[in-house]
Amino acid sequence: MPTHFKGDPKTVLALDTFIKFTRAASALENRLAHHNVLGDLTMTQFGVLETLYHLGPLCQGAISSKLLKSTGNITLVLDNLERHGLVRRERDAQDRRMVNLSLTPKGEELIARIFPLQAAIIAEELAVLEPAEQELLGRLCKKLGLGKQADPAVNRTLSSSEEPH
Amino acid sequence: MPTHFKGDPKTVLALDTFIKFTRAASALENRLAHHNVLGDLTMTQFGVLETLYHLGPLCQGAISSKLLKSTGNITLVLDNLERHGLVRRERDAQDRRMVNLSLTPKGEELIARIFPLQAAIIAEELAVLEPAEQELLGRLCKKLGLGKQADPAVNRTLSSSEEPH
DNA sequence: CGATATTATTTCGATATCAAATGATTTGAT
DNA sequence: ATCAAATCATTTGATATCGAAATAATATCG
Repeated sequence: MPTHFKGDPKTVLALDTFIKFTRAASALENRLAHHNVLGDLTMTQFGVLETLYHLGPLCQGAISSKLLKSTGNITLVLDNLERHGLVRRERDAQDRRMVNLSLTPKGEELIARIFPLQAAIIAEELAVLEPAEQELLGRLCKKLGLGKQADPAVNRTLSSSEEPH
Repeated sequence: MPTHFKGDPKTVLALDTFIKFTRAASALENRLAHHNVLGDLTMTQFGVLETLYHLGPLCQGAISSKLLKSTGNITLVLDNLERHGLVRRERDAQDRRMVNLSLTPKGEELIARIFPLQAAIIAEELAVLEPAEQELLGRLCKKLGLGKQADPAVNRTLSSSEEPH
């Protein structure tokens, strides 16, 4: 038994599933981090660069909701990316509340170089599952991720989102 | 298409699956956090209490590997738990390098009270999947979590592990 | 037009997280 | 018995992360 919980079978099954799900996420994340493809980039920094690379310039709020991170967090992550000269911030001329984000040439060069490497490593890690199993896992995760809401969200990048958070 | 990556179909499928998987993990984590059952406890603090509750006293290294967190991190998390009087640290008399951890009465009372609540919420969130789907998801996640290694690890608690990290 | 509401970002304080370095202790091998 | 290597925990420094509160700009409505 993967859990010590004594309760109704529905809850036991749910806990069991949850444990395996959560642990797989941690293990996979750790393994990806150890492949060292990202160099000094953190996962979130990579996510920001990747999102800008694939979707073009965006404002901070958009990045925040796509990555499911707080706006305060994104501010800090962007500070660090900007400090390293990978991202540019510019106040929007029309709506001066917004800050438009874009990749610098250096940032674009970097993400163009490492994204395919990261993709290859992800493919390698996922290869323990057959294509049909991957498809199935994707379908179950999508359902689980959306939860008890109908509104269908469309995912567009390696870490994009339209979901509420 | 959920990804903008142009490459061989294997990689595209893997990326697509990875996105859904990762996003489901984030979304679920966020939703659980918003249920507010844990009060002031963080997820990791809850994990520590829950592990001690179900497995009994352990040393820090054991907690660290069960939760897939660094020992440095666990040191800090335990500092905070100890400060709140939920956990006790005692140098092992036999091997004085180790620190044995146990729940205080206050800690035990707390985890005994909130664990069932958290379990119920998890069950509620997982309920978007049929029992058979949950079972399937669990099996796929287990395979993915173990990765390209043979050594079968046994999961015992809500967040336990014997895996390398 | 002006008060109010909404939206976007930043700041702040607390906690988490890792990797690397350090300190303490034990074990093993000579 | 001693010294080298391994093990366990802590510290340190950098980054992440959240939520709440503060700030700033814009939009809306009466």
